Amino acid sequence: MTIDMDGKHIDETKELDGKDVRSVPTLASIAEKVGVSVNTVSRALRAPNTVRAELRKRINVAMDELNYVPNRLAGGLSGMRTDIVGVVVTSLYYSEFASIIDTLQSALLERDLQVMLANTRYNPDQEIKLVRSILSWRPAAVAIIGIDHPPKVVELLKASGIPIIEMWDTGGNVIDTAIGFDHQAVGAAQARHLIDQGYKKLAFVGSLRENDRRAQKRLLGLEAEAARAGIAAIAKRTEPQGGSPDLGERLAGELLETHSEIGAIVCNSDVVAFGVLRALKKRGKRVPEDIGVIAFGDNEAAACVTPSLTTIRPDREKIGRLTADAIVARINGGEPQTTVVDWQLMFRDSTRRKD
Amino acid sequence: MTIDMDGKHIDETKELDGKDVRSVPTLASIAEKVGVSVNTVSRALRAPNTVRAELRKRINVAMDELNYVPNRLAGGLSGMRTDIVGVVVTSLYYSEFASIIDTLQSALLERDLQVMLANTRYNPDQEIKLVRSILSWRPAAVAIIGIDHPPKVVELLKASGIPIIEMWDTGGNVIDTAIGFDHQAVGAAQARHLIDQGYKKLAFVGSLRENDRRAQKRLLGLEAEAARAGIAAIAKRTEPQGGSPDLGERLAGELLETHSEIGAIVCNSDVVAFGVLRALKKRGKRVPEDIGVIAFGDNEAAACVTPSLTTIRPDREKIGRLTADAIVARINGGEPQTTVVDWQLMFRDSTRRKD
DNA sequence: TGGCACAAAGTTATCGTTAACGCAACGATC
DNA sequence: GATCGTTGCGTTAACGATAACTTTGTGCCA
Repeated sequence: MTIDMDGKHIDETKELDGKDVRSVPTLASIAEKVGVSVNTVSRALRAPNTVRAELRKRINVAMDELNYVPNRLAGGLSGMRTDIVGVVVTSLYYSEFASIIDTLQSALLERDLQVMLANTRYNPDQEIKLVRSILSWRPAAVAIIGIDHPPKVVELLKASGIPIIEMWDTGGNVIDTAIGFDHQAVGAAQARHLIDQGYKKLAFVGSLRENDRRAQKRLLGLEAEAARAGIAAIAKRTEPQGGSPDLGERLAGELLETHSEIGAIVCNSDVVAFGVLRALKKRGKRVPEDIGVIAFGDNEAAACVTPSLTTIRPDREKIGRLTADAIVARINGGEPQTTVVDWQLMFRDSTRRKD
Repeated sequence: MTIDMDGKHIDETKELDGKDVRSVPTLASIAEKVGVSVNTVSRALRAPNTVRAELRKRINVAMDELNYVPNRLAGGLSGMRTDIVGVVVTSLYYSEFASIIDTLQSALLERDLQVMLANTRYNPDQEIKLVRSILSWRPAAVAIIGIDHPPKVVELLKASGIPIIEMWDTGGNVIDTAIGFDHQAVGAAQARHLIDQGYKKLAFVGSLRENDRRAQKRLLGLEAEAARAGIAAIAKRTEPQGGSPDLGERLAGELLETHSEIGAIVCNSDVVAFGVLRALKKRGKRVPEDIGVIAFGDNEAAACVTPSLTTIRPDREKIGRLTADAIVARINGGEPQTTVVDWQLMFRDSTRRKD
């Protein structure tokens, strides 16, 4: 190791013995290039006005030249906080939660928060694994679909000490903050609407997973409201697999074979209803005259099928936006609270009986 | 600070002066509780067979009791690698890429890789910002929609030195590995199909964003193939905003007012086509007899609208699965390669002329 | 001209984990 | 019984940033 006394070249041997000299630049690389300390470079990023304008400019140029990308592993570890928001959904197919994520992520982006996504696919073991995995990144907050989680998940989330926003459901034990709606009320509204339209014998069709508590609550609300109107028995045809038009078509077919007298069919989701409509058409059943169909979700195509589909429209964008707001508020010390978000019954042709 | 000479209690003041003593447990907490060194606890996690079974068990019990969640900021910083895969999409609405993400994330989960999601919404500045943000987490790989990116994005991704998988498109300059299909060929196939069905005057309708190169390529292919068949002029009605049934309905309406003689309408996406079908129905145009409609995407409802929609079905699940495979292969030292994935023309009623 | 405030930059400790290395205890080998 | 490889664990030094201090320089005022 040679030391040049004029101070220009102190030690260049490390340029030679390292195996991968041209590796990813660090704050130290920039500092060395500019000829300042590491901390000054760091300040030029985080607190620009504490660094002389001319020097700041040289630092920025150096960063740009070297294509410097900060290492947030180091930053997060040191600063004891990150800009990650964990988002846990139960499904991604068929727009169910896609637009929530879309709104949420872009609202968070404005606050420089980064989404880390996990999809449990309604599997509780995977939910535990994924929540643990997300927490291991020390996120600033976690947003998660539903308020019914495996006990371990609740324990982990509570122990994490960060804001937890539960989306899409309300009316139960909440960990911290919840933004959603009452699914039993949705089921009740479906029943009442059908009864108001004069439909008598109700049926329920769709995917009903063991761990989809929201779907179960809607069915519960449906049955309770039907019972109140004197309708005791509801024909049900469900399967644990994910909803799709094909599933709806098959289940509706099976239902019609076993139950000759059906007034209206409640579908767990719009995509299932699409298949149900197709099944009914094939069998010559007129909708809404012979059989009414109502669903849940308000898929983008719900108003475009024939007949157009009466369904429940949850305000997904509002949930996404309010969740982003709640995350920011909670991070800044706001109080936890539960917000109930509106939904609408979209009254369309599939239940519009021409009496 | 008192020092107890028998060695049992060296320093317990930190239990008293810290403000938040019962904070998140670390490896050190576990180590202290069990009475071993930090490294032994770390080994019990990463290389269990290097730790005595009995001791390992005690460590695991302690971890469970304290609800220990590893800090991967520290782990990643120290180990110089993470299990994060950055996923950059251009849109999340309307299932366009949701099922790719769904498949990709669950395939990655099996390899204990964690998805960090970003949605550019077709905004190049946001793409730069998001890519930089994702890279700052030092991901193991990045999967990104498209092969046409702002130069800065390409530069950043190349400089990162990690595997980059470009999805959904092929046939251009690829950074590293690409898995997709040729969009010009899709456009050509749409044109050929319509011409084969006897449609003469073609029109194009939909959302056409400045930065959606794929859509532009499809239109290019469409025009080239039409020209080859002697069809020079194609009536176009596009807008830069996102596609939706309402947009399709409006644009189709405007198109019909300005162009009286239209044979078939090519829609940029299925959701736009849903609105186009509605517009045509309202104006008494019969599909497919008077006007044919073909689209792109094969939305879940495409087979359920009336008439059922002829469209292009890209194999999203295959792209998701192959992308996961490619990521793992590239991480393990595999060679970059470009894979072309099949797509199908779903011939349905909206172009089935009963000649 | 000395003292003092303030701006601008450097020093040092720290975050929680992993990796490289060290070392003791033990059984196998010649 | 000296040597050696293994097993099982502890020590120490990174990793790349941030934050709390400390130091140095500069202008202003009495």
